[in-house]
Amino acid sequence: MKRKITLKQIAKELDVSISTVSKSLRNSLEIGEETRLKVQAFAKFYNYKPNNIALSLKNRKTKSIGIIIPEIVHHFFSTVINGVEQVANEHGYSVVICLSDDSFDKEVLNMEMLANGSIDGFIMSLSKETQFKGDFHHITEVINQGMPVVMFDRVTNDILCDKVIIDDKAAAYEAVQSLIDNGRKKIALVTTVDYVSVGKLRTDGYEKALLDNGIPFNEDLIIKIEDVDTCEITISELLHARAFDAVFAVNELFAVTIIKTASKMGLKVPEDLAVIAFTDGIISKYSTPSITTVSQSGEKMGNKAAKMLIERLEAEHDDDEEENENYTTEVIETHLIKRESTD
Amino acid sequence: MKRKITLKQIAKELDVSISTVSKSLRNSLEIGEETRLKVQAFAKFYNYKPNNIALSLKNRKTKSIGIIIPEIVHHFFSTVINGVEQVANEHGYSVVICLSDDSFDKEVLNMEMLANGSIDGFIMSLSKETQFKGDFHHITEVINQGMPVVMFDRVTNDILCDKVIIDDKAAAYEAVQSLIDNGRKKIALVTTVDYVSVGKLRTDGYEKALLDNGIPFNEDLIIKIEDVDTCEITISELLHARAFDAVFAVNELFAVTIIKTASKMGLKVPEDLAVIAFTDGIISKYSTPSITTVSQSGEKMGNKAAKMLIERLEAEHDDDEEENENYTTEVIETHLIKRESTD
DNA sequence: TTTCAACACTACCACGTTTTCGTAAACCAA
DNA sequence: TTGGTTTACGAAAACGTGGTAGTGTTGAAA
Repeated sequence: MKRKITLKQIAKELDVSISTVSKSLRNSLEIGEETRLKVQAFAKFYNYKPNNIALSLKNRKTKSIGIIIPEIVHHFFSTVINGVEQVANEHGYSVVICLSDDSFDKEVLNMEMLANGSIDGFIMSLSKETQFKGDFHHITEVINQGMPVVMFDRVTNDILCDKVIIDDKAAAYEAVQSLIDNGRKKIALVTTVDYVSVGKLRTDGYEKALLDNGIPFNEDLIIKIEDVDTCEITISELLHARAFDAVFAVNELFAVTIIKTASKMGLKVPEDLAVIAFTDGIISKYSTPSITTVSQSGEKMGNKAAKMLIERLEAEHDDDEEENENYTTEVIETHLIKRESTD
Repeated sequence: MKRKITLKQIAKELDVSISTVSKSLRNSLEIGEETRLKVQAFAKFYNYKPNNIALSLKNRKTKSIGIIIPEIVHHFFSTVINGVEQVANEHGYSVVICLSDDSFDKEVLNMEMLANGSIDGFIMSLSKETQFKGDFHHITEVINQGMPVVMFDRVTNDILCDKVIIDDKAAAYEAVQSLIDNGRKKIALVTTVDYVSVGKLRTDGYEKALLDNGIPFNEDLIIKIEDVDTCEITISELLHARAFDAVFAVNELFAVTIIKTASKMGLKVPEDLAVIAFTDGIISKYSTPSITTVSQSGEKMGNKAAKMLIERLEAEHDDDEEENENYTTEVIETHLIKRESTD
């Protein structure tokens, strides 16, 4: 059990000063070649690596970025992390992850914990509870301390910062339009409760597509689901009544549940019921029938978010506090992936 | 943009020494009540929080643990992270994640990066390439530096450390036995290439179950798949030949592909073909028919791994270097989740 | 002999904490 | 007054770096 070697130990061993060792390793010309090579050889032999913590303290930057997301066991969020990690790694950053579990308190706690020197900047997606409460003081605070924040997917207009989103409204519009193009008239929207920002936007797109096509907007065809488990009952009732011939589901879990329910009732997908889901995940791909989805590339969002954050971090290097806070909101394009659940 | 306040700034502002401030905040009795309260009030007002980096440097512990896994967009691994995060958070640790992308080099790089002071200990699952090469020097090195490592799922006997695994052999045995109990005679095994440790063990369990039931072990029924995309062709050929009436697939991706292929050919699952998969993920649950799986609770593994690691970290607190390295290997129980793909 | 530069290295500070040790002032007893 | 004990605080070291600013020696040019 040999602890990691430090500059001090090398200095002592070679009987030179710490600064000499430091400079030798950074190939400073101040140090004579003989000493320099001796030190380098010694350091290499003992596999010297500068201590990250000490560097962080000294440089006031940790070279790591914090991610705060509602949950990780979720295809979309894991792809985002993947995307962030790729870019972060390329730039020598590591990634610290905290989960809010969709709880406001955990989100605040985790942010405070990380903001205290552990990371250089945040990439985050708001928890449901935070969106519901509309309380963003923890984020404002972090930003006020000069720590850059990039929000993605679940964002809010109440905070000024860089953002990466998809055009939820336009994407929903496109999906619904494609259903209409296929001759569907009674299109249901299966969505979540309203306070989740994206849910609202997708509803807007749905409504607009209907109206633009002269189809009356029927409140009864909007099914708001808080818990997936209760979904099945509601759906089957409506299906029995043959209230709709197509569904636009706001996520793939809803979509697959609907398909299963319909199949049990002897309805055929897509003949009797066409289904499109938001968020392209594995379920859609491997479900039977496979589900047409509006792709939402988490990886691209992660890439972009990381790029924006790192750019801001490196720019800050000019410590003259220029404060040119020209925040941008990046919109990631989506497209429809047609599969078996639509014709 | 007010930077975070430091002890030094508080000291200057209140015209006392840094030590006085530090002690006041820790409620030391050395400091008179008046001063103490004054400092505390001031600190509270400016929302003082000790800087984590400085604390880490001083205490030589970072209160964060590193996770290295092959990939994150994978249900099993995300559940493990989830499990680790829960326990870590409870104990005031944060979680740093690095992805190896199943690459040896990235695994080494990431470990070196984190080992340099950024974290107190590792939780990891080996990359395919590492298992293939059998080169574990980076892990040995980290352990020699006195940094505890807990390995899970993809482990190796070449490294002495705490481990969390499932009894792959027994679990596979159980699955195959249940197929046999249902009257299946020609059971195929769809698995990965051999160097992935778990693949080998599952094959062993499969073989043993067959032999114990007097069923001849037929090499032709073992289908090794390196790439999921080529899977379909191989499978369909064998299905045409009606070479088997049941399949034990080593992961759910293989299983769902097999079911889809069979369905296309007009075969019914489970009547014509029973399917069991390893690893309980979302695909199995939402596939049609849903797939019987051997559950492998990633969350429990993560919980356990985190507990083991943290226990070791806190125990090390007694710096008398006792070195009682009684490493243990924890086995997480599995059980069969019966669904529609078997009768 | 003086002056100057090059050389080869060391001292010191800062980063933000915690902690050990020290000490001045006040109080008390003798 | 002396000696001792509190009380209340401060100085400084330590954790591991890296950069700036010296410092002392040597040799050579003036």
